[in-house]
Amino acid sequence: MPVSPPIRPEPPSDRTKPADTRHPSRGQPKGQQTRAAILEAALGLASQVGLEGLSIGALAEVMQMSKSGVFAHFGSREELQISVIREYHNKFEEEVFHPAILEPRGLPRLRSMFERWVKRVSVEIDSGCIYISGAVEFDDRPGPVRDALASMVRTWHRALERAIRIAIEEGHLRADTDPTQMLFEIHGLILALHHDARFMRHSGTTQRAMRGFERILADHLPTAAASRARPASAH
Amino acid sequence: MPVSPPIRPEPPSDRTKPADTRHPSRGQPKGQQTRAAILEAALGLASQVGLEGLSIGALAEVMQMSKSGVFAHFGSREELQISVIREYHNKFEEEVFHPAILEPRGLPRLRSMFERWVKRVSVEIDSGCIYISGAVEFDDRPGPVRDALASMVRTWHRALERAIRIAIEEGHLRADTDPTQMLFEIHGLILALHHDARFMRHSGTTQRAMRGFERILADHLPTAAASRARPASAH
DNA sequence: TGCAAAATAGCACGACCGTTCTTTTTTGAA
DNA sequence: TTCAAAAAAGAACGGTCGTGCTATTTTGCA
Repeated sequence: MPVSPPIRPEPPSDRTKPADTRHPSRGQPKGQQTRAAILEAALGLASQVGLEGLSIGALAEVMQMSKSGVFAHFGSREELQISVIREYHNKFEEEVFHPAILEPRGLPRLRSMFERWVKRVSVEIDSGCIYISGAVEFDDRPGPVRDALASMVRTWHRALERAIRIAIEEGHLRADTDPTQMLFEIHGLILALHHDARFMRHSGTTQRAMRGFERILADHLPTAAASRARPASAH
Repeated sequence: MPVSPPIRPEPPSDRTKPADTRHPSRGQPKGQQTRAAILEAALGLASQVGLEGLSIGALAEVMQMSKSGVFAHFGSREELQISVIREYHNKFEEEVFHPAILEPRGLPRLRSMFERWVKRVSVEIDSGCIYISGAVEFDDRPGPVRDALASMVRTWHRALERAIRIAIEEGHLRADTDPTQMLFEIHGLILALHHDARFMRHSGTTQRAMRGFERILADHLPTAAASRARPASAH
């Protein structure tokens, strides 16, 4: 039977957002509406040039607005950057976390999370992963932007680790599985996928990430027979 | 009087570096000497603010020189960036590749490469990995800088893949091991290490990377039957 | 020690940056 | 239809950027 999600990743208290999943130009005042449009454009722009490379001037040109018009919606560049991060976080939750949480507890849910994560990082051409690029840009740059970024990455990682723990509880993974270690290795697959697909422009990286994931799972399956006799190239 | 070209960019085959491990202010003309010092500072600066964030003005201030004095050594910002990449590449070869290549063929060499790689990425606090940060910065930015970066990353990856193939030839790894796949997964461990250590500021990430590496190896060791004739120290 | 050549400094340029202030346009409810 | 409030534009500011150009200093051989 379908169980309701006992775990919740604590949505980051979205204030100032009155049900933003409505029809555009309907219900919300004009300001919020263009603000959302700006944020959309900013997200696309930031995924190309990075959060640090995101400039208000370029954003205004894309929006065909004046610089000050764009600026007024955020009050500062830093606030714009943080808003972009929040926007990406919402999209990520919507496309990766929320659908996956509907899957049955244990391996199915974990697998769904990973697969949607892979898709999010590799397939979406226009929108590179801001979690990954931001981590590199701000690893030596303290401040509110870094804090916001780290907080949301942490939230997602915690959700993933929880999924791993549930899989252990459900008996889908061996009891001696180290969830943090497994998360580390899975995250590595995503990062390698992002690197090889986006920077090296390799093809077939998605399958490589999937193969790596399956091998990690195989190593932690409960039955000794399944984990020892590795299916190798059984594709 | 070694090289004739003054400051002209485009010394692609400048293998003419006269043993740069000499005493400073000895042997090489003044220009090359300060150029090397600038490059050193630029490398440190770029590892903090990224290759894109590297500015000639900030570099001049660090060096206590005039902007134009620094500029004259490279002719353009782009050439400076490429020189920094080359400099990092040399350091990387010197500290990771060259010592590892002295190890015995097969697993010992592969393991040495990985361990030195780990050390290079995690331990060196002042100098973050430009291969990794550069890959993120330039994944959507075509041009000579991206080309130079990609070329050197490719060189290193090829060297690693060769080490894996040798380990297979030597019988240290199973014959059905997929070298590209293994490289992908190993690279993922390094990227996860870089992410967790530098951005998330986690501790114990080095051990996590090492554990992941050992698990990958364990999955590809020859079967028990074959490992009885294991050439651990033979050959 | 002299002196050309190399190395560095000084200065100015146009471009873009984030931000502030003022003015104009647009919005939406009375 | 009116009109105050919200939204957007416009202009200007000090700043940094990369990059030319011209002086000035330093270097290293004759």
